Amino acid sequence: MSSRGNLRSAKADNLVVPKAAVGRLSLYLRQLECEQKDGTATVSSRRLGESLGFSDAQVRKDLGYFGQFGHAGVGYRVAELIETIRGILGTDREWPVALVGIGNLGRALLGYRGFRRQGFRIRAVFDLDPKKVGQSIEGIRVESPESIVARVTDLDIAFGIIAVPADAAQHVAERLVAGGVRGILSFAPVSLALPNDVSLVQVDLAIQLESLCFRVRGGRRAGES
Amino acid sequence: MSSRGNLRSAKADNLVVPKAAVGRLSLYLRQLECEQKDGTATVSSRRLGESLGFSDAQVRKDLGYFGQFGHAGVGYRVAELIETIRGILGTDREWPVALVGIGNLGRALLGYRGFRRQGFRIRAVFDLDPKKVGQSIEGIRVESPESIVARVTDLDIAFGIIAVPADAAQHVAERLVAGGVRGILSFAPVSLALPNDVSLVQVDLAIQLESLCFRVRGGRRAGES
DNA sequence: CCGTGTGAAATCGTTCACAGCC
DNA sequence: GGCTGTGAACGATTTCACACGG
Repeated sequence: MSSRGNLRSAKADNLVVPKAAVGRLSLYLRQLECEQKDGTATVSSRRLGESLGFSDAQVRKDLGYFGQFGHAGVGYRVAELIETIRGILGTDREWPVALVGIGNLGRALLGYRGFRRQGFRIRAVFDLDPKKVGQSIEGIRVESPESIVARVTDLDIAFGIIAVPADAAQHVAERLVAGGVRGILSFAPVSLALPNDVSLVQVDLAIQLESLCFRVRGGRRAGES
Repeated sequence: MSSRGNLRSAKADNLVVPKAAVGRLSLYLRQLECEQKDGTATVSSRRLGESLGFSDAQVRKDLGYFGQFGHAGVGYRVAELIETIRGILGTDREWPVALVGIGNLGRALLGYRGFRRQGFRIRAVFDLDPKKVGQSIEGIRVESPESIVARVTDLDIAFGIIAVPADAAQHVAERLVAGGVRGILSFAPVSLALPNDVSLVQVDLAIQLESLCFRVRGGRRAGES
């Protein structure tokens, strides 16, 4: 079925896109949106990369994984490339999201502008604490974990965000999966076992600080400080 | 040879430790702490890797970057390896941390248990909003950004966490650097320019969801949806 | 035996360099 | 002239496979 014409697209059809390249795509998008606000019509790979700390080759190669979007001698048209990247990432539409756990972190995520800006809407919120169930936060009623499966199914929710303590995370994850989510973003510091047709992104805040700590100390070996 | 900790191998002296290996070290530590709670005395590389989704070879290689901590035929002694990894990461002591931005996210970070558990203590909090300055949150007085440099210097703070809007982040980062921080953990969705003796870790929550979105859609090509 | 530590091989990702187009 | 798209070189990381130790 593979799309139009030439042999080149063989590469694009293969799913051999470095994982890191996808992350950079998001960064390009961010930067492009910024350029657009400044009224810039076109950018070169060099300029796009420079403002983010990447080489021009990196930018071209990354975009090259998905197709040919540039204009030789000109660069990339900002508006066009924004649309294209949104199409690639899938953020050219709205995605309903479920949030489980409405502690400090959950609340922060619920109010986080960045999600909404990229089309992610938190449509359902759950919490394990019966005292919180029934409350309304940011205009959304907190529901009991019992209803996860039904609600996620009903609302056709594709993504779940887990912001509960470590020991509840696996259980919550399973309910989300039973409800049909296709991906989970977890902030719980445990590794989750999921069916492999469900994607998982783990963000562990403490680990970020730990790497920083290691790097700052110059990668010292064990033993003493 | 391996019995007591701290010997460096020729390899450990080279600073050629894959960045990703350091992140995994934190994960090993997490898992080990968990095993310890369960009363396990020793683990094999295979078991340690299995529970985290890595191969046994990966585990051994990662640890091998820092020295020889295992016991042939036995595996790794849990308590011993925990201490060793803490020493490597530098989390065997307490680190004072500064937090800038006490919106929803900042508040969540301030209350986050995971930081404290690894020895990171938020000792100073700043916010750009004059209305918030002077308030006390979680027992810490919110200070004005003007005092960042002085306070960070005084308290000998090594790490700064940035949880302010994108347009303020660069400015805040510069003050933190002027105060002498050695590393910055930023949640602002902009790329920061820092002197290269200051380490930076960026966490962009929206980007995590975007990658998830991409992966879930099977890495579709651009063009149509 | 089981399990570590580690060179060597394989794989993956980035950078180079240049042909081709505007 | 400036700039993209892309094989090919390079460098980094992971996996393999096996010698050696308890």
